[in-house]
Amino acid sequence: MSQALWQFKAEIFQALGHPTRIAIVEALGKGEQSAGHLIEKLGLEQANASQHLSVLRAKQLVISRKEGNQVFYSLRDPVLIEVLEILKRYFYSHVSQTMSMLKEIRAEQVAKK
Amino acid sequence: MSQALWQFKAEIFQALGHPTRIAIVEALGKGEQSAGHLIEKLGLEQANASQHLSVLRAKQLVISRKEGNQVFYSLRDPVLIEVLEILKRYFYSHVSQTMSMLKEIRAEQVAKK
DNA sequence: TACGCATATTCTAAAGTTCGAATATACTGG
DNA sequence: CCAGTATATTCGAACTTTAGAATATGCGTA
Repeated sequence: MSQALWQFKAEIFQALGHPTRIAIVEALGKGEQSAGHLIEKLGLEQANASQHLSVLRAKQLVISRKEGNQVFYSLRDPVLIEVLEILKRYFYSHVSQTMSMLKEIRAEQVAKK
Repeated sequence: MSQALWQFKAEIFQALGHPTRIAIVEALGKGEQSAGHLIEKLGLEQANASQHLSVLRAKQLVISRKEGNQVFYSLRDPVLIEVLEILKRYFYSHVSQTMSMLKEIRAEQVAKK
């Protein structure tokens, strides 16, 4: 059984393993939003946003509801927000050690440009 | 700020986004273990295990301590176990909806062989 | 029906991840 | 110093993920 559970958990983490998808999930934590609204709020490319939403849908982290022209997304289970909150605390409780990591991340990003 | 925080969270989720690494973290939840012990317990290839441990180390989810010949690993913060526990509950509270997902995963794996 | 808007899908190239095999490092006991 | 054990790193091939461009679908309204 463990095997399946590991796989399941890994799939969820992987689905959350992209900054844009984190941003989407956090935005949805404040309530249901249309795809268009998310795109505007987060400044995303339409196609790209749609792809990320499709990942979240495939892993069933979000639910979509069609209303006329638009598609409204919401979190399937607010427990996700709980998890993100825990990580925020984790982040702050290790700030100093984390900072060097963030600096590295930024340095890499700059280096790429 | 959000940007960096999203990136940071995404990095952590990604580090957890592999079944083997989940298994390692869960094993470490029961206390410090040597690399060799983990390898044996989880039935991993030595090099593969070492690579996964290196990912966890890079994201600072685990701490390593050298003792003579061996390297002992432990979780940097037990909050990770808390997150995994939450996900276990999540898993069971959506079992029926999840089952079809797991079946698909297995079907894909079979299809690949 | 035809148009326009919102969203999804498909495609391609680039980048990143994974595995196992081979090799390297580093410590211990003889 | 040598051999043996424990762990890490490097390499290449297969696979996956990503972004953006182009295209498709689906709905509402004229």
